[in-house]
Amino acid sequence: MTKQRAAILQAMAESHRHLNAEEIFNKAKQILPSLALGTVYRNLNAMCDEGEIFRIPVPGQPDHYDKNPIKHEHTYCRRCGELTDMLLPELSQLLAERCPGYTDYQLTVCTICNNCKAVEENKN
Amino acid sequence: MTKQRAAILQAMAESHRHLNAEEIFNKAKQILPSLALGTVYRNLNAMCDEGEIFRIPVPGQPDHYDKNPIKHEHTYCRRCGELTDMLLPELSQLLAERCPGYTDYQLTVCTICNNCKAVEENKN
DNA sequence: TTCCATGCAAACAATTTGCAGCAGT
DNA sequence: ACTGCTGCAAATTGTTTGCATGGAA
Repeated sequence: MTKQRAAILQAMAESHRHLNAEEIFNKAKQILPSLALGTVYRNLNAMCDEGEIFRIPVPGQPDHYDKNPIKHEHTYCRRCGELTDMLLPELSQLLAERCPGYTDYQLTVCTICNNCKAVEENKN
Repeated sequence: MTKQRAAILQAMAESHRHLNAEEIFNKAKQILPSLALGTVYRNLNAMCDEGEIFRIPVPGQPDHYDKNPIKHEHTYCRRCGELTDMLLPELSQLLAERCPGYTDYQLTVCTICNNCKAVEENKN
């Protein structure tokens, strides 16, 4: 646990959103100005490997990272880009039955979030 | 439907695997030697938008493309990289209930495929 | 003093884009 | 003659890597 990694974790903890590598870098740099972007990537990768954090692949966008250590799913709003957590415990159960030998999965559900839906309806 | 797009579709159709953009380019170039890689990307994107083909995001790898017009899921072998189709109709049903407003989703299940598992057991 | 993680910058891979020219209508 | 799609090459974007340095044990 270097001070660089601590700064990265703090940056992630302080945000209520799921940040991507560059956003994490910008936040963590305020804590530790000497921090380099390459170090952020190296640490994020290491922590993903160790299972300490999760990578969230987002279609057409850079990966985002999640500090929540419990496996869960994500919803991605096509309009505003908001990423939100979602629990879908049925899925891993389903995969256990239907997909023997599976080690992991990555699910991203694309939606129009409630906010954006409301905006859309106001237009009409 | 330009001859470029026809060549791309033919290249995809002739392969039993799910190819990525560069693989499609190489195959289609044999059919239409003047073809450019940028054109392949442009057409693949256009066809994805139109729903004519599907994009398969693969963790840590370039996107692959699927000519199968029916929505389905994919299994990705961590060892050999093999991508195979899988039907999981329960999922869209589940999402319809649990995730109102969802428009689409992308699921890639990471596994060790039967082949690789067999190889592994032979080692022991 | 040893060693691993860092900072920095260059390299890389995948994909996108600007623009001039060509093809089809 | 328009128009849109193409080929080409350069530009972007996200991420990784090599290497010399630096800080902690």
